[in-house]
Amino acid sequence: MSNNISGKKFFRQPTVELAKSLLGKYLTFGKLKGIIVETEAYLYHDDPGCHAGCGLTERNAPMFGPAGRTYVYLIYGMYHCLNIVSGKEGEGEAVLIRALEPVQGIELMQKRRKTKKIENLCNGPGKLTQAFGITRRHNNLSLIDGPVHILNNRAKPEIVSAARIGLSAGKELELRFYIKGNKFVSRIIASRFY
DNA sequence: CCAACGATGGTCT
DNA sequence: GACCATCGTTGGC
Repeated sequence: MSNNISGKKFFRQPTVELAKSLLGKYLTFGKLKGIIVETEAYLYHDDPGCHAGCGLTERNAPMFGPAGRTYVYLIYGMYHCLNIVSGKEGEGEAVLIRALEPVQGIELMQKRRKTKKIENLCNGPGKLTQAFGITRRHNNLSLIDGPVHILNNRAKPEIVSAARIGLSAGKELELRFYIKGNKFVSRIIASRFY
């Protein structure tokens, strides 16, 4: 028996729904495991912040493929970002995994991240790929058949939405989602909306 | 606590 | 040649 999310139906939810549904779920890679606590949605239509917005390129090609695969890219020449491809095939959409709460394999994460502090292991998109050892070699792999898995969890977290982080375009859209009060979220920015 | 800044290399124009 | 879906360090409070 496994609580691996089986079938592609889960990943075929609309991207924003998937971004929220992923919160509270487990992400595993080998013996490493964490709870997804922060995500961002990137949409094909009316989203200037999306990599796929300018059409198909060599880099963003996985985003245009079927939902339920990985899209890993290098950012700032040093860090990797892990996304889960979503949306319809032919329309480039994805969910960026921004932060995890470490659950298993913490010693290895500490070694790779060169810190003992649990809150600093996976509280950012570049940090969690470093802690997990995820690189572009893990780009465009199936989340059902491949090494990276999403596991079910009973938790029903309370979700906060906010503006996405680090963008020059599309930062006005509230497409960032995280678990309210969770201390492993990358950072908290006061909403512009009171 | 917080803001500023540099590292660093792939991707795209 | 410009632009990054980032992070760690530094230096100020």
